Amino acid sequence: MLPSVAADEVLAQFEALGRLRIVASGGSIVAEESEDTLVYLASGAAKLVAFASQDREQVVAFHFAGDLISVPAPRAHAYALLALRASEAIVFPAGELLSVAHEHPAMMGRIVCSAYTSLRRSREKSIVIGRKTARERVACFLISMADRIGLPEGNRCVLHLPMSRRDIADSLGLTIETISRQLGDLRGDGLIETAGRSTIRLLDLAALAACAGHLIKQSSQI
Amino acid sequence: MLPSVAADEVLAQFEALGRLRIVASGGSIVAEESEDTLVYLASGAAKLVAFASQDREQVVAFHFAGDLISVPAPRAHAYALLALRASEAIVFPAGELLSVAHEHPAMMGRIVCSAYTSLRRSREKSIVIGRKTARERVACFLISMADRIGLPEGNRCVLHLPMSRRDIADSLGLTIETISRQLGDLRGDGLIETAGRSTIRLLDLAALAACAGHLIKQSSQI
DNA sequence: CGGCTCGTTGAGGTCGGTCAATTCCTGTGG
DNA sequence: CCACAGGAATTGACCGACCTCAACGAGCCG
Repeated sequence: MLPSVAADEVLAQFEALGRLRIVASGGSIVAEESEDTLVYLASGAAKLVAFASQDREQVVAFHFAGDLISVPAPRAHAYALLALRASEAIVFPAGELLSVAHEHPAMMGRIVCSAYTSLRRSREKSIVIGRKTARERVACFLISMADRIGLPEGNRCVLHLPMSRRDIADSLGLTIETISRQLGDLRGDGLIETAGRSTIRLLDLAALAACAGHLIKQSSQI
Repeated sequence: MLPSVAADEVLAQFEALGRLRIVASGGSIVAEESEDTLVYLASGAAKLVAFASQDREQVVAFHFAGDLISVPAPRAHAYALLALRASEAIVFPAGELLSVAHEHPAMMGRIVCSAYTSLRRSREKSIVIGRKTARERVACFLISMADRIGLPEGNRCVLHLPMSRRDIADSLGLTIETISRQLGDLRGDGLIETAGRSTIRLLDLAALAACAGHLIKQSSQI
């Protein structure tokens, strides 16, 4: 269940630190901890949310199976990690996990790597929320999801999104109505198709990247 | 110059990896690297900026002396680390520094710690940019700066900001005019005083925190 | 002291938010 | 398998916070 970077006895050492959480869709994996927490998401999908006030919540990050997630203890704002679908996770007190990981370079390497990945994504989110239009934000979101959970289909890509329009809105700093309108526009422009509530087919990744305002890469499509 | 967590010969090993950069105010510490970069900012102050397009830039983070800064290689967007005042920095290729740090737990610990601190700040920025009004954003910014570079003065706090109004605006996802107006309003409400371009005196940290929409903490003032 | 950038202030415009009504899924139970 | 209920998503009309554009004034450097 843990990443296979450690021998069995070491693995047991780590598992002794964590508590297993099996959570239904919509349930809370971590909330209101008094200490920073690290969560290994073994299966499922989750959103890390923060509360700007009682009725304004910001989705700070989406996470999927295999991700190592840092959930901060409340400081200026309170955080919670909520399951978007049925999920299995192992929850660790950050301090204890880090002090044990000190003895195990491979584990530490993985922790650092996941921290920098989260940092890079969080910064990208700042750019998107801070300086992009609604259409650009939605395009960025779609491309990011394609990169993480997209199923290739020829030169196209199919998304089965575990999150609702509200989650997307709360992630992009917009409203559900705006998300809906932008998806409608993208559909009207022939860039995407939608089927049901959670399936979106990306028809032209290059055009989508252009409309997201991404740097032009000659060969890759993320 | 490097954090004193390593013995002398180890320190030499690290310094061999990095290149020293002495940069004037406004100069570029790191830009357009093809590889992820880690920067130890020995003195001065800097902004990490990303370009949403040619004329839209987002300040992703502010950094001060002692900070260890991760500068991503360009992917969807390009990044640059720019000096806000005369600065001294050591620039490392991230991969090499990490592989050497694998052998030195104390160094690795410091790297992880700085990564999580940056991650936490970046997430707070997402909350602020995504779900707060102009006034709340400015209040959050002032409190954050008070925490990092504020000089206590009784129960007040004085800030000497190294960044311009434009930098603040580009950090908060606003315009310079809005920053100026909000600071004017805060001054009118008796929460701050301003002197010259870069000095701001915070007169009532609790009221400022309330107006930033932060969780109420009984004893601390961040 | 002069020049010039940076910051402030004002007037008007716009993108996305708000409120409200309608339609569409989806999962539940017959 | 189909009908139904209830929430989710879409669509439309209007509004407002912040942006844009423009002019003015203040602070900093030579």
